[in-house]
Amino acid sequence: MEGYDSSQYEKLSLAVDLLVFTIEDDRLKLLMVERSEDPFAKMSALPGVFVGIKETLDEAAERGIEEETGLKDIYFEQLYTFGEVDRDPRMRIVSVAYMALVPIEKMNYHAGERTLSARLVDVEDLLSSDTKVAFDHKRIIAYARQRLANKVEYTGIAFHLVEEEFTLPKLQKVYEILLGKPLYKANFRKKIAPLIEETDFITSGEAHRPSRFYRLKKTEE
Amino acid sequence: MEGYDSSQYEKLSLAVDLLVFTIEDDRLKLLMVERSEDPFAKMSALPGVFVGIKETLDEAAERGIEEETGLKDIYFEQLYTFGEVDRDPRMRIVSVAYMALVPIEKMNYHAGERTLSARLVDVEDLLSSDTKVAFDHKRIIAYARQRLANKVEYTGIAFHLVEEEFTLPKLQKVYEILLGKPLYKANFRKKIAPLIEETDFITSGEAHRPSRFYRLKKTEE
DNA sequence: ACAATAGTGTCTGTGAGACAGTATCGA
DNA sequence: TCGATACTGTCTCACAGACACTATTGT
Repeated sequence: MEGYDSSQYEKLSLAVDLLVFTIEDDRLKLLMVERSEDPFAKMSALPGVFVGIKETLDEAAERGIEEETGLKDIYFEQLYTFGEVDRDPRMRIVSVAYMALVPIEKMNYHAGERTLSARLVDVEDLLSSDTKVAFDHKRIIAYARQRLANKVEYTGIAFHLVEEEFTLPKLQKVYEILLGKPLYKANFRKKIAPLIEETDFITSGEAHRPSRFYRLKKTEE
Repeated sequence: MEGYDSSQYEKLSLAVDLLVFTIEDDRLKLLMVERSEDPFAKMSALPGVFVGIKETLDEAAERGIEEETGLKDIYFEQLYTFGEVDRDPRMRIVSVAYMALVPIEKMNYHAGERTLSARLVDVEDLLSSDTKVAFDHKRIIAYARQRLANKVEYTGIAFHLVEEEFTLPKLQKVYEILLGKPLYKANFRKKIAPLIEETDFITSGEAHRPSRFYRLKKTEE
């Protein structure tokens, strides 16, 4: 701990790995990059950055998110820190995983400087198949997926996956995707009713009854 | 991230800070050490160790716990990683906080090599007073206290604060301390009944009705 | 017998789950 | 009018909260 003279210990590299989730076509998707360099060249990996010596972890995460997506001010939280010795075959790198959520309408991404491409991958498909993923990133994704499912139940985290103004059918779909099961409309609405407030807008142009837009009540998060 | 040549980044020191909780005299207590060196000499601090270059985070936490308490095989989990730039006034140290729980009957501790003493401090007293604590450790303690309260409600984490065989009044007390409020006996028992199983033992020697010992059912954690 | 704590029975209210019914749009 | 989706009313059941009652020890 801090009383030690730390110079007797070798220092190590600290990185932040980013899990940027969104919902597209009624599926949970995750932003991944294709690696251009070995190890794991041409394989999918999580985007990430090294933590600068004068940068907090949150700042590094924000910087990484902005580099990959151009987005600022999106929701993110620290997930867990992965510190296996041989995570990276080249050297010791400890990685702090951060999870970010962004509604698909705001989503944006592009290949980074050291990656061939960036794309949204279907999370359930990835986890249930035996697709190889670089480093220990598959495990990290599985961990994040789990956490996301848990937090949906007792927090308002799902609201970060829809725009500020949303319809209840859309929001319900988000809950269903994260929970992996269908919900009853009436019960769902009763449950979230205290968290939201009506707007004056409704959908239009579709061949069925329009739905009202709501927004999150101020008293939350 | 991992595609980078990390040598362009300065490396930093990574530590593990330990929060060893126990319950003594019906109060939540935390193991803290008194610092022998500056900065923060003579102040209370969390025990901790630096993470070795060939050591996982969990291994470092286990090693630290054993150094401070002599205990192995006690419950612990990673809490959160604190990475403010100026946490330590001397140099950049990122710290992964781990929380450990141990029943008071097994508890044991002694001053470390670079500390004056070790002791159990009352967590509520510490947090509600304006006692100074070294580094950002007070914040870490507050965070852990919060997490502990949350996890009591939806996990069996409280079982780690009692011995393998425990009476229900004792267990209830633990819940009450962690939750910060009294519980009804009857309701408490109904709630945890599915998690436990009877033993053949009961308390004796006290001037009132004896209570039965229970143990955790195998199907848990 | 009494003090003290262990342990149980049961009423009530709240909220999740389930399902059926009504409402409102475009075509 | 019809297909399709939005939205609501209500029954049931499980479970948490609250409280009163019974049980068993040592003194």
